[in-house]
Amino acid sequence: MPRKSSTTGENPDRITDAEHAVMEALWDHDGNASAQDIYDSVGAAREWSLATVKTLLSRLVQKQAIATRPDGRRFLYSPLIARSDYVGGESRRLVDKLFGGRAASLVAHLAESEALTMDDLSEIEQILKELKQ
Amino acid sequence: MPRKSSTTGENPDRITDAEHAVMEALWDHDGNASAQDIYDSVGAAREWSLATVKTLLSRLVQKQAIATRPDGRRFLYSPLIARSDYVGGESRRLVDKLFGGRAASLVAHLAESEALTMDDLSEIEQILKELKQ
DNA sequence: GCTTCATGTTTACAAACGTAGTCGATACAT
DNA sequence: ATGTATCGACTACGTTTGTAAACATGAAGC
Repeated sequence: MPRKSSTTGENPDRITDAEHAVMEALWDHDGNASAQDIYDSVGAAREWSLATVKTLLSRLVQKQAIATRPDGRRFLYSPLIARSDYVGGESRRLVDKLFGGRAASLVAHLAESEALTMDDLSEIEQILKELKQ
Repeated sequence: MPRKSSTTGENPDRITDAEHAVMEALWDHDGNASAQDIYDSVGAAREWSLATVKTLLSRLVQKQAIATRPDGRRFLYSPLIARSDYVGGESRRLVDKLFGGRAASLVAHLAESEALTMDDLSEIEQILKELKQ
């Protein structure tokens, strides 16, 4: 049974790891990239064939994560979701899944597990200072 | 092509979402849970059949994420990886994937996107203070 | 007008995943 | 001793993911 998207509704259809790499390239290209462009910037590095890149682009179109615009005989692809939205969503998922929705717990964990350098700590302190005015 | 693992290595064989739910239950049960126990604490809530829980447990054993110990006719299952290690690993993955490995960027993003309440901010500040002595 | 190349579409296929049924052995009740 | 409930092992099956080849079509060169 194909995952239905309810009545009017966008169901956000998860983006996979491979697809995400393509999204990153798209975000870099500022919404004006051909399949070949994507292949050049991410496919080659990952040792994907051009065909693979095309498949990933199609799937992203299906998932309504990107849009196509014709440009001669080819398409230009552009993201339909902002990177910061995506990043926010994924971060939230992680926080929900592993920290009971408490973002502060994540920060605490990063700090305790020494995933944060002294510089990180200072940087974060700075951010907090600004956030609190 | 099987995912190659570097040099000597156990490649840590990713734990899936469903499997993770089982791990959480195992961590809760302090290393002494039967399949039925896991079913009671997580399977039922998720509307999984007991068979599904058993399958997930088997796969976790294969992935060497949990160990079995016979207890009469049945098994008791216990985690082989500490929750904090798992959580740390997953967090790092996210930070690597979305924030170029800079954890501070994640915190910045959470702060800017208002995923953090004032209370969170204070709490984090407190944590930082302690961390820096 | 053909050949060739670039491009999106269709099809492929193995591995992983989510979900679960069936089977063979064994403990337990009677 | 025999039936029955229970347990782990094995099998199953549709979907998603990673990876890619085959194909159709139209443009562009000659």
